Amino acid sequence: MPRAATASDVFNAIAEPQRRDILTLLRTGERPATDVARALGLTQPGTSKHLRVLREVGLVQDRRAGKQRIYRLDARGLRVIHEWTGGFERFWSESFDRLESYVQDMKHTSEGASHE
Amino acid sequence: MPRAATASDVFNAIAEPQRRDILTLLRTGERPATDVARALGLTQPGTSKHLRVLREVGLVQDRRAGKQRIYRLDARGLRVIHEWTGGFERFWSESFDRLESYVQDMKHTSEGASHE
DNA sequence: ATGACGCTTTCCTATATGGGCATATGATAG
DNA sequence: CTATCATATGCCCATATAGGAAAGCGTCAT
Repeated sequence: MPRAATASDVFNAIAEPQRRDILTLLRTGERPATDVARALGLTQPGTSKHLRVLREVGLVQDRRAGKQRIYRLDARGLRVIHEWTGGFERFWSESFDRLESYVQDMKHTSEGASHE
Repeated sequence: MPRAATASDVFNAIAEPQRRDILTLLRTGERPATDVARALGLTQPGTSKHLRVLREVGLVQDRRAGKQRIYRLDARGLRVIHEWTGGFERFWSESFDRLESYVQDMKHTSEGASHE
């Protein structure tokens, strides 16, 4: 079984680099689809598909403007990810320390009794 | 072409719910592989595969302890994700406001001229 | 050495996915 | 109504999964 459906999971939606690029680009303001494609050097159909996924998970909203379809960032969905990773924040500094003390322990141990 | 290799991209690694569960579990302390499987109700080989992915992207570290292999969280890799999503933080509240004013506009418009 | 335990790897399969291309849909202009 | 521009879809392919089952190590006890 492959990964869970991209279209229903924000984590999955941003697992694709190009989609992250699109979101980053849209931070500078809303844009018509073709603009997005051009700005990022992507094909038009490809961009459209990525935008569709982003739309389905709610990370962008779209609006009609004549022939164009304007896409706008709706970053609220990223919050859950920010918070989930935030739950690990205290381990970022800690793990360095722990690793070092672990290495120290190993040194001592092997100095005391030199069995590997 | 499918998504970029899971094993090289942290975004991809945490796109899989079970792997997120594993990471969350490991926040409570290191555990032997079987323990992880049991605690989460996963199959043992499946767990092993997920742990391998997490190991390859550096989110966990492993250590031998007799017959067992102890897995430990190394959350440093999550930092980049936290920071990336953090770049969108200011849009979280903003988008609500914008959405509301947009809804207001719509109301006014359709009140003025009742065409849908 | 033998066996049991803990875990990893290998096969195999079903299914998403992303990319390219052609085509369809939608809206506006003439 | 037709041509045209802006996007979206459909189709086909190659590839990466995740899952299940079975077999392959490495380690420890006897």
